[in-house]
Amino acid sequence: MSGPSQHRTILHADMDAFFVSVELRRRPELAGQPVVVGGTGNRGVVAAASYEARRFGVHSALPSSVAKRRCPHAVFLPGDHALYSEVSKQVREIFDRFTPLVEPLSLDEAFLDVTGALRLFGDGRSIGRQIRAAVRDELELGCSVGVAPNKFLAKLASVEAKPIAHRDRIEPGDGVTVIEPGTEQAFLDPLPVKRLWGVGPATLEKLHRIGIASVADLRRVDLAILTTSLGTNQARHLSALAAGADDRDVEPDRDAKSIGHEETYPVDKHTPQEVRRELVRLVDAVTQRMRNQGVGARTWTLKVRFAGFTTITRSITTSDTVDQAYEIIDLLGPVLDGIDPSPGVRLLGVSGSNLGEPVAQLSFDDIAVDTPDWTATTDALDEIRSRFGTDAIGPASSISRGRIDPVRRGGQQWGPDDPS
DNA sequence: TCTGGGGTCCTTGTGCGA
DNA sequence: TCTGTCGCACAAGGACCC
Repeated sequence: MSGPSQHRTILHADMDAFFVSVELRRRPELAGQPVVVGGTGNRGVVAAASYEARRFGVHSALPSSVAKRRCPHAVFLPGDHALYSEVSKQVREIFDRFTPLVEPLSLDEAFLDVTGALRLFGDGRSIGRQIRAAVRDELELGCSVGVAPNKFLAKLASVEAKPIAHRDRIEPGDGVTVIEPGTEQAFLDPLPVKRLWGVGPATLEKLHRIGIASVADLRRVDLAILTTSLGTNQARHLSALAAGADDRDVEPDRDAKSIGHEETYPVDKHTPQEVRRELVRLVDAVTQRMRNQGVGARTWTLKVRFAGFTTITRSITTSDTVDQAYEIIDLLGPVLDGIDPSPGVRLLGVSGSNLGEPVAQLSFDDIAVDTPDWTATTDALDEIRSRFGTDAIGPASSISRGRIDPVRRGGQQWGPDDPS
């Protein structure tokens, strides 16, 4: 592990308008136009916007309905998660040429620790340029790179390297921004505190209340005052960031801590039968993913969002890991039965945490001779899906209009289509 | 303007055993 | 036996990230 005193060179590589840029490769006639990728239904959100669309105030996470109002002449495209995953792998292959220490943060960005690669490839700026050139030449995509002594600063630097969409023009970015050791404070001080990692709307409000607007303000404030407002952990965390300190390592192989699915419905569900059917679909999808990864979960959480957007979660922890759908339904079914769906259920989610190797459980029911062998049934189900696709087979309750209605992982990532 | 889906991490409250 | 408290695990929710 490299400590804070050891000098490191960290890169943050961030693709420019990634989903949109991938779409433009197959639809080059849209280049230069406002293009928005994301949920197309009224409950959808924007996943990515071209810089031309950003000029009209369209940005990621904006409700699609608002985006259509702000930029009615934009081309709206549904996302293609499978394609973006594929291209993301190709980008990753380019990163891997420079260092084995690559930590992906999402499909379109990653940290690279290139400290050990400097003698081979040149300094951080040079490596940043080489990566940009390879991504552009081989994949026809744009990418911005931040270079700094740690992850936090490298991430801030990559934002500075990006193009900026003004109301009347698009200002191209430098592509690579370097924060040299010794210049951290000069870079950080003028920035607004909301640029710090971990400062969202709630924390920003608290900071504003005690008169903190910039990183310089934060650096000067007494830690005790900050602790009173934010609590010990967050106060310490933000103080360190304001001083440019971040000793986290680049971790190439981080294990997932939870696996889950949630789905917002185009029309709210009001009956116990409807929500029960959705529970079965979600559990089926989550447990299949877990079995594919060879893990089970001890804690199972049910999430329900009602029509008014209030959200509740209910969780159950078992003594052993569980990865079989029928067991989770046995656990979460009664919990769901205790929740009244009549006001309207907008979203349902199921996730498992406390992951570990699945434990084969034997109960008295399993030993009884007339009990069906669910594990064998599940194995057969997984085998059929691996050969014929996820919608080849599914729970009887997930059949609608004569077809299996599987949970499409990433397929409706940015919200449901409008009801037909 | 009205809010997705995949996550991680933290805080607070509570129950329980030593 | 009763009471206080400490540590731990868990439940629920909130905040944040991309």
